Amino acid sequence: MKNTKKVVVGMSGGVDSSVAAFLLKEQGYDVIGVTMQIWQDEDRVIEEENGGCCGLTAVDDARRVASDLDIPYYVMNFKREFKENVIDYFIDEYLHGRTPNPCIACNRYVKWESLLKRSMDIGADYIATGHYARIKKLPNGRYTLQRSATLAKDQTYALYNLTQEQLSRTLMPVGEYTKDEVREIAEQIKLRVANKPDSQDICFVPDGDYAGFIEETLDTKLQTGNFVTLDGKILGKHKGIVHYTVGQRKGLGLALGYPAFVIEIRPETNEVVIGTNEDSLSIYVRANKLNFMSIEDLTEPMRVFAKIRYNHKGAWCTIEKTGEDEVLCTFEEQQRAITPGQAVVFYDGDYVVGGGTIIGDK
RNA sequence: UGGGCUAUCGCCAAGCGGUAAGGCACAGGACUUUGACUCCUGCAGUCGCUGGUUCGAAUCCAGCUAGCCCAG
Repeated sequence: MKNTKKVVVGMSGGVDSSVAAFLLKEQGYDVIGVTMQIWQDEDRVIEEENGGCCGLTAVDDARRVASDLDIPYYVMNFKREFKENVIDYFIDEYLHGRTPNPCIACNRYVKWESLLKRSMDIGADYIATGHYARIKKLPNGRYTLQRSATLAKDQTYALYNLTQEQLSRTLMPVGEYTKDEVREIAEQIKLRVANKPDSQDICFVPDGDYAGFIEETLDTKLQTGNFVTLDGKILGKHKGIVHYTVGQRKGLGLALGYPAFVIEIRPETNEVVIGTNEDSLSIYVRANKLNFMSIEDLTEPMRVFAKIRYNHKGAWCTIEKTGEDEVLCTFEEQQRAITPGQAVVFYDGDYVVGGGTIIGDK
């Protein structure tokens, strides 16, 4: 009954991936622990209390967990891949007035594309992570993601971009459990990371000041511009478009008497359009860079449940192709802050149909 | 330099003799494997200045100062 398949587990040093490694070992896999070095500067030791997907204490914690679980452990350097696919993309998107989701890019290009390839190179059959999602093979032969047992922790949104090939070679053992159960398992097997807090914020911008990070990286001053109303009235000066995202309220410094939100960012004119919450509503979402999972392609309009941001509760809409690589989602109720650069992910029940990158609201 | 009006938190703004509403902005926290949103908490010992009336004034009176408007 022993399963001799070899699996590389991406270990961040956090609770989830540690438990994932444990569960796979229990299931009889030949488990290898790997931590991806993605942006950390080893020359600099920074105090960092958060764990999660890419925390700074990753290596130390992961190594100890691997040792406790008695599995081989390696650190792999993915800094170049991370810089090219995540950091450069992140900065470029902001400079173009869009709002990137670095986790999605990191997942597809670094955690999967690169890690999977190197894992294959060392003879692994699968890679595994501690994500809260389940991988299923459907009757139609396609692989897709199923929302995790705990909807509150579900991470399928950030994984919608995985390819069939990647899904077919991936295991996500914690997807069947709730966060509480995972912590319980961690405590039972006496993992020292059992109580590490969940990760949060952008991993490569620990202080949360992503605009400052962009400025520092580019080594240039960000160009200021005007805050304008929808009908062109100038309201004041902004600090540079990368400081803003559609739907943002805080940090504008505009005392208009009513809450003011960013409605649109215009990189061509360096303007940030300001309006009311009402102004940010729309039932349309256009997206491109599509990736489908449960279906091969969208051939006719389909009613799906869709999320337009990680923490969106989701809403019903009908999606239809409007081009080779473009889809129009028409929501049944207005959604706020349709944000170019963010992902829209479609669900059919618990299963991921596919998703794409938002380009606008029509 | 004739007349009129207004001066309350960074902005807007209640208050009309009884011991400083509210909104916006801002700050901190919660939430969160992205950016946001949202939620919670905080935010005028003082009402342009100086006197006066009153048991008691941001509220009434006088003078001063500043700004706005109409005349010149």
